[in-house]
Amino acid sequence: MTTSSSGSVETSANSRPGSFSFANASFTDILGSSSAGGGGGEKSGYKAMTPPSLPLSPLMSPSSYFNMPAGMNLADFLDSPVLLSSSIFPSPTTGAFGSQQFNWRPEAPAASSAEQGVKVEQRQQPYSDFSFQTAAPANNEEAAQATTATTFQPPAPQGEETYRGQQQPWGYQQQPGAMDAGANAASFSAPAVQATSSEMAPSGGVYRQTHSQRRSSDDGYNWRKYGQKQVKGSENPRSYYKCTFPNCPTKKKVETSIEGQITEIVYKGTHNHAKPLSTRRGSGGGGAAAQVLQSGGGGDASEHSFGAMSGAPVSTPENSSASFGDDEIGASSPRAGNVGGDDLDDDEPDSKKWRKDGDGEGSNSMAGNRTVREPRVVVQTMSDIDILDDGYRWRKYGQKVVKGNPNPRSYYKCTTVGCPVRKHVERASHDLRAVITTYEGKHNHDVPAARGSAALYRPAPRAAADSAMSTSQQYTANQQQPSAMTYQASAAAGTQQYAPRPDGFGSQSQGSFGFNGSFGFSAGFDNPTGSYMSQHQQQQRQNDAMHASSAKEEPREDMFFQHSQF
DNA sequence: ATGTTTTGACCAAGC
DNA sequence: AGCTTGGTCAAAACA
Repeated sequence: MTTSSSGSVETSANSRPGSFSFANASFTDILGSSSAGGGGGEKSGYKAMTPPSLPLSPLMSPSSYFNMPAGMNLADFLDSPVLLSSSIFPSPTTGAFGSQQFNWRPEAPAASSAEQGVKVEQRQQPYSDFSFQTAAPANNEEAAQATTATTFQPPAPQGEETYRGQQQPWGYQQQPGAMDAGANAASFSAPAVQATSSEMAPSGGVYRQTHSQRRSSDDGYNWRKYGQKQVKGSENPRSYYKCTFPNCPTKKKVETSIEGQITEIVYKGTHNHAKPLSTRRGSGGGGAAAQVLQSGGGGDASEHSFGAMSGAPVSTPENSSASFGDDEIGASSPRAGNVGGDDLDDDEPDSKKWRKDGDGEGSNSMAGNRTVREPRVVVQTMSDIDILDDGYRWRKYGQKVVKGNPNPRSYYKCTTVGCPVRKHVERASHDLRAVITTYEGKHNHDVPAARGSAALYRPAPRAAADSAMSTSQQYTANQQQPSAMTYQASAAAGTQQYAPRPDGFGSQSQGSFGFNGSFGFSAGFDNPTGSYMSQHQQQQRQNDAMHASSAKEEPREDMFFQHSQF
């Protein structure tokens, strides 16, 4: 019954922790009435919006919002490198997007349906034109497209990036009945590709794709496929693409599953040109979506308008220093943003290959990348591993119904090797709108760098996670807009709570997460406003908590429930 | 006519 | 040196 998705966005150190929230619209808004046109299967529409086998999120859906920073518009968002994987797409089966709210951070369990529904409804207005259509992908390419339909592009360093299966963001609110479980899976991962104007045919609010000759992905650049190969160790074929721009050395490899899901994307090289303006076919007079995508003037508008994430002049996903959903690599993997680092072991084979590629085009320009540790953007295809909102990465290892609460409790474990921290999440028995998150143990490592960079839009309570245990979080009613909220560290360690801004969406939050008013987290997470307690204090509290609860690996449920509701 | 995709062959690196 | 594997080429097919 857990129907939540987890979502996460990681940005490398290079990419400033931009505010990853959309001030005026939730992700849902963006997708908005998407389903409207969608409906199940539109012929000419963008049929591949959702691969048939989109991963589902096993988690409860914390309410979440995806607020766009004031300076950012839909175009920016769409044109950015962060890939919104499957999760944000319409239900594979229903094709409907449902009124899901894409929450960026705080772990918020699904709020009451009613409330959610209302909010969603309200927020759909702005982007009513923007809709996705669902249908089985005609081919991998389309799937790829679909996957990339929504991305944001953090500025990036150059180099090679890998996008792999993505996790679903934690903080994805689902409107009951709006979509099926599958649709629920919302993953916000790296940007392998981006949907571009042309694909977003405004007309009919559907994604329009009328040609089979599609670019490998719509990340704003044009690609030509020059090869495909079945690689060993994977049943997924790998396609090779080159940027079609004259003399541009950029290439990318895209691995897609049989179902059409992109399982991995590796960019190589850097574009030596600006992102071409909308040159996509079928934009058909460009609809709102298309226009939006191009808003900002240049093709790189998105990069610059994405709050702090802007940067690279000719940034492209491949340039992006951002790393998303690097789950499989391990929580502690500071890979993201770790340019020059040395933790791409698992990619070694490919990296080597690409690096040694000295053939003509691009060898030179890519050479520069060879000495650089490219950040990775992982577009992981759903799995148990999950990235929750507290900056750490979690793997679900169990779920069960515990005494006293008919609602299942999802159990998660920090994915960092050797880290004993665990947490479990469950809906409060007395109020389904409330979700209780209990942390156990203390992280013996820092928040993964990649995620840390996303601190601004990660209101998640690091301290909470760090804290020995007995911390609980409850999210109720209006929690749907965590991203819009500001958190203020004032709450005592052990109990985490957050509440929505009184003013609703907090459209002006622009990435600042601070606690607002009487609600507060137990501190620990980066608070841009600097109003939270110091690390020392946090640590102290953690220690105290430790002592008080004598944290252990084994959950001590009785002690955890210190939640309070508001 | 033009540009993209497909796909078998070729090449180079690693073992 | 031979085999394996990944990456690229390029002609043919396709839109």
